[in-house]
Amino acid sequence: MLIGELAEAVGLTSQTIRFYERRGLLPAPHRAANGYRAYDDSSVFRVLFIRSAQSAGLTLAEIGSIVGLRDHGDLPCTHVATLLHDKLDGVRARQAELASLEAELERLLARSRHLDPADCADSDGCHILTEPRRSGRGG
Amino acid sequence: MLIGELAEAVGLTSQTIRFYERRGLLPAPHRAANGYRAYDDSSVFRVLFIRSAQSAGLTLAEIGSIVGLRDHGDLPCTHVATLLHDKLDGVRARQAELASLEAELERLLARSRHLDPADCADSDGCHILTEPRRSGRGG
DNA sequence: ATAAACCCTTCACCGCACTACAACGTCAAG
DNA sequence: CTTGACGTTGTAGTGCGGTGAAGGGTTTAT
Repeated sequence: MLIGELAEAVGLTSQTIRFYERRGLLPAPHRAANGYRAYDDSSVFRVLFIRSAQSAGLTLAEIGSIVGLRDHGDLPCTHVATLLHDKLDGVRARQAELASLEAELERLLARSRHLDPADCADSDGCHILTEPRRSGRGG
Repeated sequence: MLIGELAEAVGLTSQTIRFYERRGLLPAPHRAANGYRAYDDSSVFRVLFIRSAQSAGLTLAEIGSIVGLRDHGDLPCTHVATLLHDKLDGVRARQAELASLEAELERLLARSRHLDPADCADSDGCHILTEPRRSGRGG
């Protein structure tokens, strides 16, 4: 199986396959006499595993740590569970950030609807984004 | 006002102030005879505006487009409202993505709790992340 | 023989917001 | 006169997941 065929089979480009190889996510494949990479069906599953892990929000580095355990002969399950747990924490933290950002944007948009653009003229930026300053607070 | 004093006043570093200047977010300041940048109090408000806009989730490029309108003599309010509206859309879209990622992670973690690591041995990656595909059929 | 489509390697680049470093000039204090 | 903290410029690196081009070799079809 040539690299383009593997790429086609998994819906990626050849460049991405080589990129994963460089990153250590895919083992160096056998080479034909002409130097071409030669893959078998198991490579398809390896790439699909990478994509599954990515769709679970894992970074390539984290996925690399999973394959690394495999290469070392260890079972990665415990490590994977830890990664997923940490990732879930991170997702929830970012959800909280986005929720407060959403509230802030809604507040600013409500402001913008009852502010008169004519009052904006003297400001450095725009009065929608800067509080009518009483005592300083940024951020 | 020296650059370090401005930086101190707004809680940033001198490098960041210069970075904003290069990005066109801050106008080129007057220079003292020795070449040092000389700021006045209005620069403090300009920087604080940038930080306010950033805390509303705007990128530096977007903030630059706001200051750009100011430089051009236009009132940025309408543009700012548009940016905030689009940003809110983006935030909600990302919230939806994160919600489904959260659900997926919860599903996988539930899987991991009733999967036996011993069954993982023959896989390329880890059975927590790959659906059980029995010979031939799957999706 | 030649063109098109594939393969190879290496290197650079995208956006994002900084951050660090090199190599130098300036200024106030001791 | 030296020390140290400040200032100047330009360039490069960070993390993330690729993408693209340069410049070449191989294979297949005509």
